[in-house]
Amino acid sequence: MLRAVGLREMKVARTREQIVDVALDLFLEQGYDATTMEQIAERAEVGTTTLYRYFPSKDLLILDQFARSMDVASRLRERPADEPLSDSLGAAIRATIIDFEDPDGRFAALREIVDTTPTARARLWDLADQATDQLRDAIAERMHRPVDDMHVTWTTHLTFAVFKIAGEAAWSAGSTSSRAAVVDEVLQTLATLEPVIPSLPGTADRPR
Amino acid sequence: MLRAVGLREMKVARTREQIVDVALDLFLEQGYDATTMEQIAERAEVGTTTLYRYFPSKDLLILDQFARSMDVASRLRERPADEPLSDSLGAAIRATIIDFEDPDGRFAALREIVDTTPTARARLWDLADQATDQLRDAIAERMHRPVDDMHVTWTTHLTFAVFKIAGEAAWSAGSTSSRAAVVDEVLQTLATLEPVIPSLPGTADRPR
DNA sequence: TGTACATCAGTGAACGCGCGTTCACTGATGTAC
DNA sequence: TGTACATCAGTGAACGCGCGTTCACTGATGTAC
Repeated sequence: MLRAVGLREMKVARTREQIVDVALDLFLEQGYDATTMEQIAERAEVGTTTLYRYFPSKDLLILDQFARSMDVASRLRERPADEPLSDSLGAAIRATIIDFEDPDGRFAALREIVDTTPTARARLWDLADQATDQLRDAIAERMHRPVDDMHVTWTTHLTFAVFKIAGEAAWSAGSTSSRAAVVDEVLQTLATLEPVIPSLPGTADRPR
Repeated sequence: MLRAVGLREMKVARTREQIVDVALDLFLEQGYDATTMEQIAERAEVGTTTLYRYFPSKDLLILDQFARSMDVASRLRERPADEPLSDSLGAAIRATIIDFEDPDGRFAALREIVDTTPTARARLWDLADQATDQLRDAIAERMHRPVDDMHVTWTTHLTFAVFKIAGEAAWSAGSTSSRAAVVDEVLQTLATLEPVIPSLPGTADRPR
């Protein structure tokens, strides 16, 4: 049965947006710690109870934005299965960073705040870890290997390392267009470098 | 002037140890969140004020143990400067993981707790990030390059990735001796794998 | 199209809780002479 | 070796604070007939 989107559903979405909008404004104005849930509730014109109906904690209220910005796994799944894996990974990283919409630079400002707020920053790492787990699953699929396979683990870590390097460089760059250029440059530079990989002394450069 | 270690100094050390000991006991008994600073103070037979004189926050009280367990940088500095870098890195990782004393398995148990406690786990990531920064400095020194050099960054990320993989495998293994075997195996396995490094599509495998 | 009932977003006041701080203080250890 | 003073670890009671929860409730939207 075809049904128009319900009024209730729309209201829910609007309330949620309203809360996030107001919260980010306040965080940017006053900082994360100085902003209380009561303030957010007040300016968003909802009860504090409502706040907690949408977001189980203050951390998640701010980090909600970041989950999408680290979702390399989804981008990887979008790539054709017959593409070389390293290309797929590069493309996924590129897409995750570049396609992220941030027209008014609010997200970039938010990153700044999270970076300088111990509580929030710590949680962000945790979020990154979850994103890594998802990436691991996607890579395992592509490699047709189990998720605890060492090659899968290794590739996952390598990919996330590249993602972090490229992401950091790109987000300190500013506009979307320059972000693209920065990411490409990082990927290209890394490709030219001989990777120095820790090895067991006495076994390196020896015939197996 | 040669001076015996002062009595005051000794007492301070004893108090500090006492606090940490009691705190870990309580964390292991009841879990992190369920343990209050008041309980710790009470059982350690000090005032709550004293607690905060030694540890600025509950997080740091538990994470104090972990800083040493992730200090790859110091181990790297101990290696001879003429050793191949990848060997030095491998040896540093190996030493950091294997030489860590944990005779009664308390540290391993603590890891378990931190891993399952969102607040503490999140902080641990932050600590890991600081350790990475120090590692970066040590690597920059060894490479005779600036800390923001891309090759330094890349090597740092690679090393920390290997450290994480090896560490995770080793700490779930149990005793010190098996830890050594596990670390060696991981390092050896990684050496045999062809690294899959994300690359810009269209530039891979082409002559430069 | 209308009526009766079910669902569910939102309310708001009140509260438990534990972290971390403040403050004026004591008494042991260290040091100068 | 003894005395006078300085330093500093530790005290303990009291408190501010904001997060997150609880509860019994209202009223708008959705649905069954």
